[in-house]
Amino acid sequence: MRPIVHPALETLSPEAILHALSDPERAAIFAEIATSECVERCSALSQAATREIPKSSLSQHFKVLREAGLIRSERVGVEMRNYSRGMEVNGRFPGLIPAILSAYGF
Amino acid sequence: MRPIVHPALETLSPEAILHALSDPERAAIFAEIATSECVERCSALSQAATREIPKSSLSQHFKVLREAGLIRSERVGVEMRNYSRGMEVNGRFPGLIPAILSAYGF
DNA sequence: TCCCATAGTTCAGGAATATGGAACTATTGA
DNA sequence: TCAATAGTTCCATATTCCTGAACTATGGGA
Repeated sequence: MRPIVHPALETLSPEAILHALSDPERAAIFAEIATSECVERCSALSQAATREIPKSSLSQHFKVLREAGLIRSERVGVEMRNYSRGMEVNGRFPGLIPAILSAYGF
Repeated sequence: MRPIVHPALETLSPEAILHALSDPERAAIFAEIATSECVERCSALSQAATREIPKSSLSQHFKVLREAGLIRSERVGVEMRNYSRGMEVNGRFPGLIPAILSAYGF
């Protein structure tokens, strides 16, 4: 299993972010992560799995969000914790994330 | 040749907009249309064609932008005029378009 | 320690989308 | 009517996406 990689803030691209969030499922997942205040129970894959998406697909969705720089994932025991990088991203692309989430109604 | 259709403002979806603008080529085309003040020479396909994109691809790009509700196209004589619907769209999804254009550096 | 359960990843193929050359359509002007 | 210009459509190829099945990683017993 290859190690989890998180792109540096400077290397993020608008196209990757827009692409990641142009899928409503992924947008919903991200919104859930981004709007939950907590640090402890921030949307593990299993939680998102309450939707009816195959876990391989979910895994891909998280990968796309991660590689776009929107989330940070870390393994905690047997599960994966996902945190929003929204604040960081907002520093680089001001207003982008809020506008997108708001457009979706999140 | 089927008639040009423009979706009503109420039927626009964030995913279609994000998808349309997640392609840097399309984003550049839209930016050119959206930021040009003029009404008369608003980016016909031939102008965009200064880039090295095949015209069939350009035609598809304009179609995607049109169907996402980002531009309005009308035929004027032998050519096509494309206008930004950015203002309208901004009424529906406030801040979205500006944030995207700014993220791209346009 | 070995085994099992849980959580997630990777792989592989089929489905869906995108790309672009070639042929076609529409409009204008001579 | 014909030629030129501007754009669209078609279709074959290429790329990307989806997801079931197999695999990997970690933790908790017995």
